[in-house]
Amino acid sequence: MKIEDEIKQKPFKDAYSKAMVNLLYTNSYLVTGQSRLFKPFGLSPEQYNVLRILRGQHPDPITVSSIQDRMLNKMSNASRLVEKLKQKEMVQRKECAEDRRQVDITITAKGLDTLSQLENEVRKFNKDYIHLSEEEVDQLNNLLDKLRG
Amino acid sequence: MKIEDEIKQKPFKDAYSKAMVNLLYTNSYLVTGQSRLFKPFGLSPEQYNVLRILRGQHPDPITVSSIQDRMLNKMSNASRLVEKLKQKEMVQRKECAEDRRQVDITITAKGLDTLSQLENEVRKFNKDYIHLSEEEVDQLNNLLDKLRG
DNA sequence: TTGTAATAAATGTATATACATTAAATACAT
DNA sequence: ATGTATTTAATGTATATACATTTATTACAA
Repeated sequence: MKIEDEIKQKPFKDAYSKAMVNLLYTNSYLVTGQSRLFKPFGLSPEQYNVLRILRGQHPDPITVSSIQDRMLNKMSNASRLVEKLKQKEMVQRKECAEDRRQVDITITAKGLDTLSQLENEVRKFNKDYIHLSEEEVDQLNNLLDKLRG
Repeated sequence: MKIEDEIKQKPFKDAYSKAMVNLLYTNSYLVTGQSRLFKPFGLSPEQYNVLRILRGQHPDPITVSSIQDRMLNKMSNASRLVEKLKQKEMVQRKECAEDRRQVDITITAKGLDTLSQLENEVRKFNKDYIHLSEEEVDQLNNLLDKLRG
């Protein structure tokens, strides 16, 4: 449905303002779905994302600031998300020997197991929830990469 | 820049999973910019959005639940956002005569003035921050409308 | 070597999201 | 007319975002 109808608003003044609203609205649509998907596993979307980052390094550790760099939301707070995941025993924290300011984070077996349980479900969700053809989704990816400049 | 490079991650398993991450990441890029833009006016992005909804009805009032329907984030909490705007004297709240469960919200002169001060700046921001041609931004809007199914 | 700057992580505070629950008012069936 | 269900807004709680500040450690220049 056209975004103007979904949020019952008058036509936009220009296509850029429309795109801004359209992107924010679509994000909300996606995050709402993701939240429901992850909920049975006791994870929020951002916690899931941090786990994926850690799995990408496994079995190597990664510091808190490197996690922050790779997070989808640059203004988020890796430190507190890691703490939440530690409480769920999905990550380990260890002081870094070479630089004691840093903290090495590693995903645990429980974390890896949770991710693998979610894997197929997530892929199916992504495909089903994004109502675009293969060609269209490629187009969208290209436009988004360009958008950010 | 390609999303894989920005968040330093391995190639995605499929284009849909990439699009999911790409959309979330782009949203964060946009909201970060918007936050900075609105900050001098003491508004958050969602507060700005609620003000725009109210201006769309002005001089008629609109109920809290109608605001919720038109918000970008359906899971948000119109009641609390309205309370914040009332504290800034940008909206008025009045019990609805026909149905005393409902509350009629109207934008104030101060709210309208704030929006008009922001208007040109917002349009410029949207255009400058989205690095796409007119044609590309139309394409993006069409893809997003279709994506949500 | 000593002082200053820079960096890493944690913490504090305000705002917002996600979702459940409550309280008041209204709708509606019996 | 009365009781039950529904609707509207507000509130409670956990999580996350945005941004400033603090603490500890390291880097580096005078």
